[in-house]
Amino acid sequence: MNQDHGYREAMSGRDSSPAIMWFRQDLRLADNPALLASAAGGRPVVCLYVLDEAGEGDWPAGGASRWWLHMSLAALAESLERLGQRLVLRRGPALAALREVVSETGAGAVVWNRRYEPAAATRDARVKAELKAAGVAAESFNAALLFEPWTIRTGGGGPYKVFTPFWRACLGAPAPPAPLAPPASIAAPPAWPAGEALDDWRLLPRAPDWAGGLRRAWTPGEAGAQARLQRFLSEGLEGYAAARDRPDLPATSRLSPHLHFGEIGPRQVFAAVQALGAGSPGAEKFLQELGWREFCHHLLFHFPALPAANFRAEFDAFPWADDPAGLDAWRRGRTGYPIVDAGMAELWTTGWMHNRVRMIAASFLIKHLLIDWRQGEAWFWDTLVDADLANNAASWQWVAGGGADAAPYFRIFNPVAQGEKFDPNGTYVRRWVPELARLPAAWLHKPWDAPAAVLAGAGVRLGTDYPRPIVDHAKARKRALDAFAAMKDRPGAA
DNA sequence: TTTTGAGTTGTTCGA
DNA sequence: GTCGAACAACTCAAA
Repeated sequence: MNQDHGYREAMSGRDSSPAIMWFRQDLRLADNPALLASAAGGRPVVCLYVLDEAGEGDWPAGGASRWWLHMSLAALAESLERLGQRLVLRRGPALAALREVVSETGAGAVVWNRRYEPAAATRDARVKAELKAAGVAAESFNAALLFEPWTIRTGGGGPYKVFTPFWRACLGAPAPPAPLAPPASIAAPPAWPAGEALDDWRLLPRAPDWAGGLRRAWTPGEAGAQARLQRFLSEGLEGYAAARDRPDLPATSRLSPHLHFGEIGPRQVFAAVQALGAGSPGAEKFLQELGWREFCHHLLFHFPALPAANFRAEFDAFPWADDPAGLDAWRRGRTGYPIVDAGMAELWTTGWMHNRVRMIAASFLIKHLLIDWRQGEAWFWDTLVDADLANNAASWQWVAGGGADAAPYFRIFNPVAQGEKFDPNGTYVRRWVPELARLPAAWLHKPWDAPAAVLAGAGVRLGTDYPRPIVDHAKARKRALDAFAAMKDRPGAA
């Protein structure tokens, strides 16, 4: 732990009043610079989480995220209790809640780790200014990114819009500091401020409880994140470059929700991967995926309209279809294309979808159904446990073809070819579309082409047990290319 | 200022 | 089955 991230300077005063550690998307003890800063010098610490839904702007947490947040807060509270600490819960506008806790505890400082989404960053800037104006020390730190968005700039001084030069610049910049150890101890305050009960926040679904699949698939919390990392390092990293596109194999890290909630930090992942496999193809490829996460945050920070507006304004003229039935079929995994439906079922059941299948499913919504990418973005936001404003917005824009760095519009995934290539034995489809489980692999990705006897033998009645394709691939492809041509014919005609 | 090389992840068609 | 070309220019980033 050769770097201190500046926390000693920040908190070097001899003030013996409590410091408030304001937890947000950094729900961990290790590599948490704000937490170390709050506890420095044995200063008493009040650990606080504020549920500030209005502070998230247009993007309050979706259903799956709320489930994860509950589980993660419970895990963090337990970890803190083992240190003789508590996690105090409040809800409401963050500034008001912080002021109350400052007043109740006599705290002289508030510290937190930075967020970069437009609404949160704007709120945090105001919080910092108001606290300082009230005579309370306020300091923020970086726990969430390897390279903060303003530290990476092109030769011209602007932000990057293309991934490859961005990541090259990152790798040429000063290396991220080594991860910090968790605090050995955190002094308790003389008295605890009152807190709300986590259960009262109703973050968990009830009537119906649809979270059974999430509980089976995930272990939210810092320990769960570490276990996931260790397992990936031992079982996944070496073969990652080759197997990462295979949704039928357990080849990816599945760290995305843990990273989103800050149960593990990118510096910890970066250091562990480098220590194990520096220079190997698997490590390079995996670090590049961390790089994409960095790039998405870079884009959102510099282009705050990213979640709602086309990155390229000419896409404002795109003739999106109004197709509620198609959108509904896509959401429910009833498109008739097995790889798409399998992905949507995996998402609905586990709150997660393999990256390759996300691209296929997103491409299908946008290009086969011509439905506005923002509809897909909203559905993912509600259903993904790793829903992250930067990653979600940038990825949907990328698939839609609206970014400078995006897939060319004529690159339209063929869901049959993609399924056969990346789920060659049909294992993934069989798992998530059990109606088709007994169909031979040769027909699994195109059941409508299977001979009647094969379908009957597999117990599949098309149109009854499993839908026929809601669009014909070749026709849909042509329609999408025509729509793209139409958009280009009337530039700026929004 | 101009030039130049490059840009995550594909598909289809015809030889 | 395999291979190369066409698909479409356009913007970005750096020299």
